[in-house]
Amino acid sequence: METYSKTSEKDTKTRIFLTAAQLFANEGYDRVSIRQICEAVGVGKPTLYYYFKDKETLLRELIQYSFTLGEKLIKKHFVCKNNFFDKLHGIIEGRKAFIIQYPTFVRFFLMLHLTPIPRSILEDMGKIAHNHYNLLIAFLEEGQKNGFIDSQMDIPILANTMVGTLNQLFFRHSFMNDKKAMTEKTLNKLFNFWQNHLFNTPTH
Amino acid sequence: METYSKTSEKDTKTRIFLTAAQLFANEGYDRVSIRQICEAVGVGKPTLYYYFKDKETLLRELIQYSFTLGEKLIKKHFVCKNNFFDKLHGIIEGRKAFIIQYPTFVRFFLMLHLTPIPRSILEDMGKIAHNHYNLLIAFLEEGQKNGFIDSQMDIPILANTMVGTLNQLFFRHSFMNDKKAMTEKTLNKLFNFWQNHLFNTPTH
Amino acid sequence: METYSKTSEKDTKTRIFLTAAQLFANEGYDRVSIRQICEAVGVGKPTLYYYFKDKETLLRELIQYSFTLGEKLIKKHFVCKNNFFDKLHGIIEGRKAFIIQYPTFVRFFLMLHLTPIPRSILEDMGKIAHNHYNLLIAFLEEGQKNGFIDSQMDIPILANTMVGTLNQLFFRHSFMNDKKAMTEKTLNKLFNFWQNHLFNTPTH
Amino acid sequence: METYSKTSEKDTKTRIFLTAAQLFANEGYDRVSIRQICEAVGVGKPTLYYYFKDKETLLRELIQYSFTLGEKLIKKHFVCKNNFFDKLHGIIEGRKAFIIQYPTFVRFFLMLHLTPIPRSILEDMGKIAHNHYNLLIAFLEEGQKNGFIDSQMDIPILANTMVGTLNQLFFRHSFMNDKKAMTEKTLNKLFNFWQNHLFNTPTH
DNA sequence: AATGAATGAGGATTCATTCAT
DNA sequence: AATGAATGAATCCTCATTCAT
Repeated sequence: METYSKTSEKDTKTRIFLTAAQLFANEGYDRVSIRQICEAVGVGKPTLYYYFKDKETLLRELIQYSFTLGEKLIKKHFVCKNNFFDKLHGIIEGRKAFIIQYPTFVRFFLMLHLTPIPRSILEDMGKIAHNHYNLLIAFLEEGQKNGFIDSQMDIPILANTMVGTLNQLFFRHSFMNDKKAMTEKTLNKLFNFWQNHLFNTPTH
Repeated sequence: METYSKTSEKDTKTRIFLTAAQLFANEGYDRVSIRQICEAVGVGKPTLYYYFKDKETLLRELIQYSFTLGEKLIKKHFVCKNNFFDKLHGIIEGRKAFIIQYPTFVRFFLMLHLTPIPRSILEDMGKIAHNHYNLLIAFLEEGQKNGFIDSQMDIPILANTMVGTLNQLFFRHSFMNDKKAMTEKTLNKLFNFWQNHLFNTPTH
Repeated sequence: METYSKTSEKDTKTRIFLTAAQLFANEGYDRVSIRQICEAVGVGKPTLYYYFKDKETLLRELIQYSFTLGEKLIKKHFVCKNNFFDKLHGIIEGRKAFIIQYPTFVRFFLMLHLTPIPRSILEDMGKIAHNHYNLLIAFLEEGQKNGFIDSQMDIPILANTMVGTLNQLFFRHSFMNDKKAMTEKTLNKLFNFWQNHLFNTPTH
Repeated sequence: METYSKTSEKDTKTRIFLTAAQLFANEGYDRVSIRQICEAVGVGKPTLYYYFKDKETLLRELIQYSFTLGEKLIKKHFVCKNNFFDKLHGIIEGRKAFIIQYPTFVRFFLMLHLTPIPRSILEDMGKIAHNHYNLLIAFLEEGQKNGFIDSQMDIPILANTMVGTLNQLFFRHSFMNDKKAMTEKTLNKLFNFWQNHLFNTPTH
């Protein structure tokens, strides 16, 4: 459930914020006009400009917010886990949680990659994405050391395989309307696939 | 190599066509104005409207064209091959070829997925994508029958893994400016990864 | 006397409204561009669109307004009178008053009949015109009962004769620049003509 | 019957000519574009410009043509008649004939009055209309001398009454879709109305 | 904290017209 | 006698943004 569905009573800024997210996600940044946002929120345009310097700033804050949401889930489902396979599972669980909890931000997030946004934002996003990638690489290398992964296996390729597959399923779910793509069942199959073909279950 | 960079002498329609592709790919459909296209081509606005009823029609034709390009490469690198591993390799090669030959259309193609375009176009695209997916599934099932793939392996998951990984590398290459992501070397590693961990090399 | 010639200090909406009426009346709906109206008023285009959704909406409101003006005069000069000949005279007086008080709207009004306007507006206009016609028919039938009109006289023909003649004079005045067509003198002649040849002055 | 319905085989110029008349009549001069005319005729734009210098010239020739048609009917139904009441009847008959024979030009003709057309054309039209008016006045004065009209009757008012009534019925027929307005029956009633209330049938 | 009114720049599209052929 | 291709100027309308209140 989206958090903000219960927040229609919240302060105006939040309402603008979340309404904009929804509209951007559904129609694309360029297609959504300030007027549209204001009408959806039920305020005048100057009100929006009171809270956000411009349309771009609104986007910027939205991006930052969406990253925060993602970080939290990564922490909860991946960082906090101790066991290798729990972490592995957490990678999938984290994605699922994001999709279920913040469907709007999922679309919004994807939209970002093809919307021409200021280079500085893009770079910030790149850095964060790089951090996540490094986190995964480190996790996998550690796992390789500990025998969970074949010693000849190419770690970067493995990482891209994992992330790519998750993104692919997610894409099918969100953009190709393939509702089976992100079900519990499919994700379990994916986890099994990983366990059986990409990772070793070391016998102690 | 892009064909059209040296084609400023080609007929006007083609010039408009390819210029629009480039602009759409780089800035997004909505961000590119008719004026911009016309200026880039060096013609007046009515000239564009002489050839294309609409901005949308221009997009439509561009989409159809880009699909045609893709089909050709699939034919050349996948459909025409007879051997299982040649076909497997062709999947990777086809992608690479597309990226190298039509870099503009690659971005253009991706852009499509997040630009709000008429439902009818989207549906056409969906159908084609579905066909490609089915083609891959059929190929993998055939391979499984013939022992190239573990009998317990989940074919849809495998298909999504393959496509997803390729898309991921391609995404890194195109959108995250990771130039290593689509090199010969990386793609060879990927092919090896597939051969070693996802497929069997049956001993005759 | 037109009210709005001295009203350049009035609020913007009214100024747009009346300026548009004048321009439409003189040049025809299609020939007047939004830019033209805005320049004449001295505001930017978005200001006009702030008050009127559309060029068509502007026309719509103008039409409604002009009808309101007409209704008021009909009330004053015709409906409110009690005596048969006062009412008869009021038909002429009402027209004259309209022409004198709202010359702009007179032309505007005529323009409407030949400008292609949305069917819905046309139908509204048709209904009102029909009401007026029926009002006149009822008045004449009542008069016939009371002996003011020959019992063999065809009422619809009489009605069309009266309305047609007034329109004709009005047309000569407005479009053929025949300034004598609507003078006090001519209209008195018309009233005498009616009294002498179309109606009876019953002897009590 | 419209003359040009059987002329689809005629030369291109005539086809352009008559198609334009129809379009102008139905949609108004300003609303009809050169492209529209050319498409309707099935020729390219330069072809139209080969025959007509401009859009305005096309209009000019159309106007002249429509006047020619009118003149012919006036001659046939009014000028050629010798008897007073035949001429009187001819005024009505001429109108009817025009409406029946050239319905397109009827609308076209009306359209002219409210379309902003070059002053020179307007003046030409005014002169012709004035001639017709004078013709009528002369006819009525002659009739008054000969006792067909009350000696006190105001001739200009009578003329306007007659023309106005005819126009009114015609207007109802053409623009208010009142199909009864120009039927044989109604026009007979009108003629009777004139005979009984506006004219004398002198006893010799 | 919010609004009604205004703006300049620019959006897509169509106009009447003309060139070379 | 007719065409395909092109043009400059205009069309209606919407954009993001800001003023005074």
